[in-house]
Amino acid sequence: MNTQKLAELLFPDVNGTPEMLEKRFPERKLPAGAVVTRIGPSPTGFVHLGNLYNAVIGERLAHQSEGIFYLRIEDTDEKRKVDGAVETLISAMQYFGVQFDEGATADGDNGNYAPYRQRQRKEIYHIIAKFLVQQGKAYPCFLTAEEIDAIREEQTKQQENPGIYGKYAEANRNLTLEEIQQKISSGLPWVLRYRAELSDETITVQDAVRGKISMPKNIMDFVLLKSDGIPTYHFAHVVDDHFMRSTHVIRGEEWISSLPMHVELFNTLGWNLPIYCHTATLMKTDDGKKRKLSKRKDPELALAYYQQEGICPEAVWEFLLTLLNSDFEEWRLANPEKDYHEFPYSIEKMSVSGALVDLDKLRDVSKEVISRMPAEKVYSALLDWCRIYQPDFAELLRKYPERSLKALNIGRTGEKRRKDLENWKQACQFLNFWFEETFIQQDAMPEEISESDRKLFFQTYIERYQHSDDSSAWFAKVKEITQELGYAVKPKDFKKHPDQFKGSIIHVTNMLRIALTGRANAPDIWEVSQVLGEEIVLNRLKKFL
RNA sequence: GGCCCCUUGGUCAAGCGGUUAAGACUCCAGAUUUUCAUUCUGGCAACAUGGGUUCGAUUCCCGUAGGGGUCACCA
Repeated sequence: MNTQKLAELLFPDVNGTPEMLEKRFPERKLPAGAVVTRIGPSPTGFVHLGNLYNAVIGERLAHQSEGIFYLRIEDTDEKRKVDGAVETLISAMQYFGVQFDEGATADGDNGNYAPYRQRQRKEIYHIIAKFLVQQGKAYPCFLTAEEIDAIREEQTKQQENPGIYGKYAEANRNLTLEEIQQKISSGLPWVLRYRAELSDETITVQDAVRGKISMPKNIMDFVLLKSDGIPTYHFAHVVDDHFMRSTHVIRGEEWISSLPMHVELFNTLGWNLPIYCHTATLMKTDDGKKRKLSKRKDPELALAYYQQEGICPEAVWEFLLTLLNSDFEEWRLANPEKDYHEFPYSIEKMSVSGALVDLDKLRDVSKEVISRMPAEKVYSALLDWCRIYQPDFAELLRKYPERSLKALNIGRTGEKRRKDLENWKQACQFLNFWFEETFIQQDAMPEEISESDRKLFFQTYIERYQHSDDSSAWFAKVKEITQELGYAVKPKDFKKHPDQFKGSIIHVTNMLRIALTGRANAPDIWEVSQVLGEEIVLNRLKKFL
């Protein structure tokens, strides 16, 4: 077989050579040890946690080493393509604070290794494909889906491994140039297959997170180009990561099984293998069993879920970091004020087994993250979220900026910070008492206090209320009233002699809090009163007379 | 089924031949705080299993079981 002629027959319009590509996409000039890596999502319109998970790893490795982190759109599957998916993806990544140095943008490309959408790289793949044909390492295959099914059926029956290899590939491997020419001119569709050799050798790859992985050498005549001339993932991965000069390939562990194909291609083409980092799959429990997160059953797999719930990007990021590097939490404890970007991330510290997504843990991380934010930041982040998901509340935040800011600032200064905000959705609920428009009487008054005692208390309190009292003067007054009306000033006294008091100061302050905020859980009463203002305070109290 | 990956409390996890087997989340109890949220103290709770190697295995080797992945002209 004259492979030169076959190559011309298959790719008559391809004139480039691998050498030309090497020149067009030169080695990057970066400091030693710089990591070049990427995420390569498919534009299916569904952005999931796993995308972010791998993005976080790549972004950290690249930017900690003065390297490059880029976005490549892997859109080789026509069937799964969804309009607008690239925009969705980019905006989601932006929302979660993932910064790309180069790659696909909403309306084009940014960088010297463009194009960054695989469909637009067809000519590049074809140059390499033609080269492989010339080398006798690839051939056209005319097998139909039915024929392949039949082969697989036979193989299953014989308990052999399914696939196109060895004798099952012979029919199409050994076609003469004339036969091929005839089939093509009669319009038969074909795919380009890699010509593998049968072998019982094993290959070993040094995976950066798992160590040595040994597998049987590839013997499959796997598909390089589909019948529409677009490459499969395997071919595109090898070509792109070579010419985009990736140093690290970070991807889910589901790719481990196709490693032999990739290694085979890199070797055949004489290219250096990138450093592979196969990450663990995100899991979840179901009926006590661990299982892979599923798109259909688990809303928390979608990144959009975290946006809708108003879980702030920093919290999601820190949560992922706790899963990714076991010492992140210790570091965070030791450096409460530092930005998470300062945490020294490393692949070696990564876990190899699939981590469960624990929403309780996320909530805890989130509370912590929000408690560290200054009031201004909480205000603007909350407002941004509300604009999209709770426009009515956004309206109020904008209408009363001063009050909102003061409200958010309570318990946010000094050492002991309030941790009552979990996420923006919950925050809207929690903060609704600050505005007359959203105030609701959520919790009931303590049952232990009779209605007449309650009225007497509010009457007394209103009579003596001085809005200008400072915190200690105010509290002294509360104690005074407490005592006069027959409540225990010290909760312990009431505990010891419940028959001697109407209740304790806890009941008194509870009544006040519930009247002022509509609920039992709220910040300091005096501070709340100061922020609400005299008029609102008195109005709310008078309802209980 | 073949091939591959994984296995320390409910969860995330330290550990890398000798430890009372850390820590965090959850849960429970107590303390502090004018209520909550906090904070503090304490508690529950783990090396899947069987063989080796070794003076000694959670740690090293082999098997078994369990979980997961993959076997497409999908990524």
